[in-house]
Amino acid sequence: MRNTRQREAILRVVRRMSCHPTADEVYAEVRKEIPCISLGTVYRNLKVLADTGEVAPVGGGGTLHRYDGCTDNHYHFRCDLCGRVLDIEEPVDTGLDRRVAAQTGLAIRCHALEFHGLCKECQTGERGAE
Amino acid sequence: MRNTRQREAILRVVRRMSCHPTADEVYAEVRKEIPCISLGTVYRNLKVLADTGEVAPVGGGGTLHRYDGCTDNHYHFRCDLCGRVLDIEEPVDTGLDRRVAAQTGLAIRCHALEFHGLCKECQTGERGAE
DNA sequence: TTAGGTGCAAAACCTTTGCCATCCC
DNA sequence: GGGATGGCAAAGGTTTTGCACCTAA
Repeated sequence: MRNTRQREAILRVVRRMSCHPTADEVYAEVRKEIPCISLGTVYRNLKVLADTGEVAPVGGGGTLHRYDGCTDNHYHFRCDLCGRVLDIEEPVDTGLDRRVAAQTGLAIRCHALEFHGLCKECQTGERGAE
Repeated sequence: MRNTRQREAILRVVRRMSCHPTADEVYAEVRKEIPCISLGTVYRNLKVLADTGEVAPVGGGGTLHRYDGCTDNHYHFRCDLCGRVLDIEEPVDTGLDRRVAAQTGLAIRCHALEFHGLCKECQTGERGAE
């Protein structure tokens, strides 16, 4: 894998943004640094970086794919109203994987847990939908 | 809400299919009964049925939206290779929601947990990708 | 030098929507 | 009858891809 200006900038941006950005949000941010970068390049590199484990795709709720610069296993919260994703500090229960694997015969690698509800801003009606 | 042939057939199909079908899979199945039904109708009704709680949207992994005829809260397993979704019988930990809500101040309504790994067929190399 | 990466634009894909005809209540 | 719903097709939004040019190693 070659190190290009574009790929480095994309990785740096995903790591810096704590909001679990979508491809489009990464694109907007990277353009501040490389104005002529193309959206296709952002998509291609997010996929490459996810494959090599340098960023983590955030599964779950929404239609848009989101990416996480923190590749440690941790849980997420997704606001049902504004769609934003937050990290949750609850410790990951790794015993659960082993227990369910033993029960089911499935080869379980990990699990993803996503809480749903309203974030603080949306509870007070400060923010609209995504 | 009016009961139409189409809506009844869609609900019946989602409940009967244990594979957590996508809109397209529901479409294919319903067409065996109502050949001239349109894909738009399937999408419209899946959304209506999800809003009224008669089917449950399955969040998580893939790009495609999947639906579950079983609206009880339960956990899922998604195969990383073939993409199929299976139900997991592990009891849902409802105390987790309360605990995290108390810690974070978020209004947590529920959580979704999805295990990842390889299903039995893909472990033995019987099946290709989705 | 050259395999891999970029930019651009078109294509592909899934989902939603507008419009008019149809059907349920 | 009248409003909700269906069929059809077009639009919409996101993601992928083909191709010619470029660039890091």
